[in-house]
Amino acid sequence: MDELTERQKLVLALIVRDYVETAEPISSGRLVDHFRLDFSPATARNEMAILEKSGYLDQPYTSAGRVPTKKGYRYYVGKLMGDDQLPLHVQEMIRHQFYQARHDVDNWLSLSASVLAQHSRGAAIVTPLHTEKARFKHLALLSTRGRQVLMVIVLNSGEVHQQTLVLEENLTQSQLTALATRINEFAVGLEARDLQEIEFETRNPVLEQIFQLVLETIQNLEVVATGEIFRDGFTNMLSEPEFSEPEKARQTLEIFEDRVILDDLLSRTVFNSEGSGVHVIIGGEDTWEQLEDTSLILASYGDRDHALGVVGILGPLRMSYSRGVSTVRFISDLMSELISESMGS
Amino acid sequence: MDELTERQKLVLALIVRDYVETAEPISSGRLVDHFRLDFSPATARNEMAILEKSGYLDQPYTSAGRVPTKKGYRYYVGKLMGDDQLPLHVQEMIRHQFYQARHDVDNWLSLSASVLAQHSRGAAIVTPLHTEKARFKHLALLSTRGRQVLMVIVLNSGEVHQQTLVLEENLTQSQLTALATRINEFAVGLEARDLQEIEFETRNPVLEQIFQLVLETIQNLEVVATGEIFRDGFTNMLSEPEFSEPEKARQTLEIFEDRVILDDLLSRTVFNSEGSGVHVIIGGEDTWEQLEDTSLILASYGDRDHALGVVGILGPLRMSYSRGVSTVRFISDLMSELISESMGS
DNA sequence: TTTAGCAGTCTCTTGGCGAGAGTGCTAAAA
DNA sequence: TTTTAGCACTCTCGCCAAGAGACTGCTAAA
Repeated sequence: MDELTERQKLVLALIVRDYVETAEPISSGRLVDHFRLDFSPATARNEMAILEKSGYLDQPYTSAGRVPTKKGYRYYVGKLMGDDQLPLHVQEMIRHQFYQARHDVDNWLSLSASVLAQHSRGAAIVTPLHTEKARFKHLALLSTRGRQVLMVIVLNSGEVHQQTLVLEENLTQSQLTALATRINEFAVGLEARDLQEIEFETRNPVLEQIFQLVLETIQNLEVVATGEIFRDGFTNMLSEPEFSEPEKARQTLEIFEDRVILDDLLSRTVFNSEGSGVHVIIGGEDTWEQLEDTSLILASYGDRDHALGVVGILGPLRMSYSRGVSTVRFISDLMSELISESMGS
Repeated sequence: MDELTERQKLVLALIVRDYVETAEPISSGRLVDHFRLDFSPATARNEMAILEKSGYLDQPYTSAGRVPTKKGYRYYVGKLMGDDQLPLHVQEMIRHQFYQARHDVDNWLSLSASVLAQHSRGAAIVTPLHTEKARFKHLALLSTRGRQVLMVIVLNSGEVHQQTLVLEENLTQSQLTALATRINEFAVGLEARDLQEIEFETRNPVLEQIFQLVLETIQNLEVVATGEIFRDGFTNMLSEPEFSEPEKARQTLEIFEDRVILDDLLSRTVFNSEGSGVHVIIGGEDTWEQLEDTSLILASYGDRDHALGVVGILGPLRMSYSRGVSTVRFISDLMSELISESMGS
């Protein structure tokens, strides 16, 4: 029953596109004029009236132009928007930036955030790699200063976790190396579950202390996402007219700053769904109230079998979905490619 | 000639305090009334007129109340504001939070940002530790996946730098350990300058590749500040009335987001001055145009001889300087204490 | 030196009015 | 049956004027 005629689809699509650009309600006159349509404003008005009745459009007040509703945006993103690619020369430019940069995952992440923000003109979010099942691969203990020791744990996903700890007594580097070797010998390839069950008896209290820490760390890695989330380009959002009311701006920035909300959001959408596509969340989709006025475009990156992360952007409802989707898709593909490349074959 | 009478100082101080709270121009009537002063509004008016002539106060328009100027704030911060401590129970609470948390510098940094933001009600900035003179202490090479190797460099300041690199050929962990040991043997305790001069000849190309990278990394560490800057609480600033004009808000956020500006600002003020006090920069102090409408409170932390970082907050001119200064001072002292403690003695 | 009294100045809010933009409806044209 | 022209109607927005309110600066008395 909600089937739209071809012309209705056209009208909806054009209104979305025009509104995204101008941020002003689109009138029937402007529509035919600007897009040189071969029907009259009156016809456009009729179609717009129908689209409004079906819930795709809305009127800010009795006699203003039309504005897309969330339903309108969703329809546009789902059925009307072509899946454009980023222009080739832009793709080349971005690739170039990544290959120029230091070959280092953390560095790529921060670059991703910056590139996403710049090209999508929204606020960018990039989370670090995160493994669901962590298998221990290697442990290193490095003396830094005094009784302070750097513990580096490598998981077989390639994920690395480091932490500084302070020991009870002062040990030399070679003693530390010996300790690490002992743990490495039996723990390699095991998951947290397996490690937990090992009856680890020794007369050396330091060894036990370290082993406990390794165990805790790996367990934590499975539950909590660690590492900083990379963010960039919130300035872009603030220059959009929808954030001229400071209250709206504050509310949106809150989402952007609050790690808890973000973690929940990312894990519930991207990680829980199969398929590696791009997810578009418009106005919170009636699930997240705080996102009433914002849209998100998210995609996961990484090697599905090993570690995953999320890249995405955040913008007003009135954002350029086509540009957003193509940018996010490109960056997520590029990151996956870079990572699997750097993992070797 | 700019000597103020005691009563003038009192009036100025009260106006600053009241304005900070209400964000509205303070009238003579309100002043006497609210603070139960033992002189009349007329007297207050006379004093205010003098303070205005000397440049400490300003009138938004001919017959409104008075507002402090930058000069007024500076005088207040320099001579009128007592150097309060954070209330003892708050100090305890914060200490508790830090001791509860994982004992890890990165973790403390992010906690500092969050605590600063929360207690100062401004936007917090925390930079990681940074050494001026880097001496090599220890190198570790850990195989992660395939030809991908994690290189961890420890400097004798305790600073740690890690980077992933991809080797030409596939090496086992024990081969990597052997390589690391060779480099460690002769490089320990040397600065970048010394390392550079070593004639390093070997038939092993991988060894040379790694040595080059170590060298480059240490050199970079001396010039560019590395590591993410921790930020928190920009939301606090957005709720201040001075940022109701979105243009102002955007401009300020730009400072907060732009690493280049921030780096310049921090290095030029904090690192270049002797003494470990708290620095208050009001309205850019005629040096930074972009900071026209914002104030910064900064302090360095760390062990002066080894590595330094900066903690600070950013707020509108009309910020609570006393609360800001006491919070920043407390956090910077706490961080210094924690770090030197964890370094052992 | 301080204070009461008062005239003067400027902002801010309110309401009214006209211009302009865009719609929905009706009736004619295709 | 579909499309279009014409037109009355509605609603916003900008502008202006008037009135209330808030403070001040000044003058003269305490």
